[in-house]
Amino acid sequence: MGETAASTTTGATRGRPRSERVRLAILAAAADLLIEGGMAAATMEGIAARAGVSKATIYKWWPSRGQLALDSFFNRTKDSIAVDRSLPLAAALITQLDALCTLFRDTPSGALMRELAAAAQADPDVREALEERWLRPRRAVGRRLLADAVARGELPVRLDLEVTLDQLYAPIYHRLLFGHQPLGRDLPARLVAQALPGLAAPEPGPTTPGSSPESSIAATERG
Amino acid sequence: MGETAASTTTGATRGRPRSERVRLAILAAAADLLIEGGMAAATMEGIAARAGVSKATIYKWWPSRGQLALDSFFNRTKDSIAVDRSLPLAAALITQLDALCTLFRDTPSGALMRELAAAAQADPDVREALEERWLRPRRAVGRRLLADAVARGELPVRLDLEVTLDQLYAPIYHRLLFGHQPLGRDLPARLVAQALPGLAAPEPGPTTPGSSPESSIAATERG
Amino acid sequence: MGETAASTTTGATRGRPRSERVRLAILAAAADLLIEGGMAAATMEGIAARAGVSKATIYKWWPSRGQLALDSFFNRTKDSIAVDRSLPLAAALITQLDALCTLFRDTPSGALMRELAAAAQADPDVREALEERWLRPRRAVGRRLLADAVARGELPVRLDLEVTLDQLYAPIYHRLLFGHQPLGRDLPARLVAQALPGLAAPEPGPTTPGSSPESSIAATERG
Amino acid sequence: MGETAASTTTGATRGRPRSERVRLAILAAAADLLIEGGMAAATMEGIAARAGVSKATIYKWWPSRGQLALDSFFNRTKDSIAVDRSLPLAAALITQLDALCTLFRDTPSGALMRELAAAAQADPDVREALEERWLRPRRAVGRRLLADAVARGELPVRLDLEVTLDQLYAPIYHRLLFGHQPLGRDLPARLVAQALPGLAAPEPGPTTPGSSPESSIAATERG
DNA sequence: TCTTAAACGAGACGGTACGTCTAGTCTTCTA
DNA sequence: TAGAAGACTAGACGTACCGTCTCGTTTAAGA
Repeated sequence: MGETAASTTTGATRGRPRSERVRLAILAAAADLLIEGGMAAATMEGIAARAGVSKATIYKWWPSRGQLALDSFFNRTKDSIAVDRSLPLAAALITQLDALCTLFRDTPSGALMRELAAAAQADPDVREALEERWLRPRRAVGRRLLADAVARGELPVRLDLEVTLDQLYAPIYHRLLFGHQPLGRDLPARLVAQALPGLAAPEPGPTTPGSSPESSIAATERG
Repeated sequence: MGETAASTTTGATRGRPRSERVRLAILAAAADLLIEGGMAAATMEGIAARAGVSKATIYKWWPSRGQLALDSFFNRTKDSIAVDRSLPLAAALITQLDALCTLFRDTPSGALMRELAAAAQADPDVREALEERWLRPRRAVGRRLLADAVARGELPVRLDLEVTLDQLYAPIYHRLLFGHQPLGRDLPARLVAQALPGLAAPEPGPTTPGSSPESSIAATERG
Repeated sequence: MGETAASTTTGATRGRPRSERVRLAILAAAADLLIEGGMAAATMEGIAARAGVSKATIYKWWPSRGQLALDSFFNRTKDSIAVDRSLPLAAALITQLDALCTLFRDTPSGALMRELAAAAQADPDVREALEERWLRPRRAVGRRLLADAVARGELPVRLDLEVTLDQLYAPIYHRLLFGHQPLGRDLPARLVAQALPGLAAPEPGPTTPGSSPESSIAATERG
Repeated sequence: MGETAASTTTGATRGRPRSERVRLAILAAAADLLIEGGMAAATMEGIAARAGVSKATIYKWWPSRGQLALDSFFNRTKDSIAVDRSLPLAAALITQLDALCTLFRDTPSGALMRELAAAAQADPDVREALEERWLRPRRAVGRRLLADAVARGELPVRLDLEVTLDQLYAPIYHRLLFGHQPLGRDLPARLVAQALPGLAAPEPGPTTPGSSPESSIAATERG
């Protein structure tokens, strides 16, 4: 990956140094094309043309289209995963889940993530990078919040941590990828309420409560 | 889609009738290649060659590779979604989830589903067909089980149905697609136990209990 | 080679037949580009574009650029090598040599032959085809004329046939390729007169005598 | 051209002087690659790599690959063109022609000359340099020998000098380039005997007489 | 000794063309 | 009419060189 390779080149730069301008142009062009037309539109030739760059330069720094897509996604998505640990557990969780939902719903990152998830099915390197650089850090935040709450006695000791994390995050990706249900604004709060019923359902953080309350048993199948 | 197209050809077939042998050969070849090497290996030319069939014949009956992959998946996967409604709720749910997990873990259908999910991100028709013909029927079964339980008073009236369904099914797809956690044999039981804590955690149905109990709070990050 | 391949396909043509229109368009485009800018300009991509044809189609029928150049040369150059055997020997020889000189001097075939000779140095198949399909038939005509004359007693029995043939033909190619001397109109007559001095130097056939008489001992180094 | 450029740099050499080691390494690498695989193998990058030299250094001193090939040819080929003018005419001519034949037949210079001749068709500078630095000096020697003989009355006054020179030299290049006949050891003597029949055919100089006498009318087409 | 300017190695870069591959379409013959 | 065979267009693939460029380093003449 470009960034990794660049960082490993410690000192002793022999030859013409790598152009940062070029690197950014490639990442930007890739992201643009991915958003506009998905993987099908983001051909290496198209990216090279749009970035005003030679194809060979791209291949020199990225081994595959998937890896490039990955890098362009991370370059675009400045999504902070830091969480205010002074917040009550429910609010902290909802805040993080809402950031994810909003990112996927209201920015091009949703489309990018869909393409990346698709690319990950064909390219093990992409899958691994996606897990390590995207999924794992976010799960780590959630895991820490839950573990702290268990330690404080707010959650039962027998809590199934990994499964709970899946039940909080997976529905968001599931809806993004399959579209069987919308990524509604109230989804984060409902996910937390359903997964951790012992907690009082508090202020839903940044969500606008009451908007499109698809909730409760009345909700039926879409379509 | 092949099956649909065939069924609409009601009567009065003039000319040479469509060869069922050819249709099955195409579906089989597509499924084989998909399993062996994923979408990348399942080229139209490869499928035609393996099936001993002309490319034009394939294009005549299937509009795209994704659609063909979809058909070949359904042709392969004889996955009953019927559920014994006399079973206790938890057992019924676990049985269904376990069938899904086992299908993805122990048969080529897991690989096929990964490819289909990827294809769905690029082709709206595939996404829609996947939702309608695969996801929706399975969710309908689960929804019916939950609604019955609510009606019987086993579950609270305020149960968030759609979110609960996501929390039962989504983790399975999430783990299949991103591989951050294994599709363990105890996963269905844990999903149900965590999502519906009010229920007694009963015999886990067909799962072998106690095998690799990654469960409870002790479980930490993989890798 | 295209023509060869086409002719071997005797009967039983299954599938779509090869398009003659396409074949000719490719040969014409190749010849045009070769004449305009030589081998450097006659790229496969350029030929395909100019012919309105896909690159794959070209590669299907011609194994290399050299082979294609060769075919396009033969397609362009309808140069009859038949000779009127009732003519006196000197006239017959001069007629043939003059046809070659004129072809190289006054038509694009001269430029084409230069490119082909160059290509032959890199591609043994081109060299062989050039020898068999171009050089050999022409030498065969000259050899027959000389052998007949020997049989009639017009030429000495000890005549060194192959060397004489080289001395008649080689200077023309030498001047074409290296340009150290022009391909003058009187060159054929002078070649014959010098190589076969026993013959009376008769009417020089189609040449215009007296034009640019670079001849005799007075001629000195060019430039 | 390298040597020319170096010699024109008269005095006042400020800065680091040009490295002779580098110049020779480049010429050697170019010649090696040309001999091994022709122009196709002698890429600028390959030459630079083999010579342990930067591409920019090559481009600094040679304008094109053809020019470099030319220089490397002259650097390799230490072919004396001096002739013992005390020898009889036929012997002197044969000696010179035999040197050329032997050079082309028994040393890598034959392969180099083929590549150069090919390069000359595409690059006018190469063609001109080849003519001036290689062909012209050799023809000048032959011309001087013939002119002397005419002055001494050994050859007729009406001798067509330029055509005779072509008939002596051209067949050698013709056979080298097109391979329709071998560059036999007896070729020089036969060329002289056929082109200048008035002379007594003397000792063939350095040739081994009697070896493979492909000569006289019995010789027929090869292959 | 120090300065200075060119030579040089390394290698990034925009290009162009390569030869291959697959997607789809079209054309002809056969069953 | 279905289907096989296969010619064809379109265009992306990943590679190889091209010739140019920007660096940092080296080398010897001149100050």
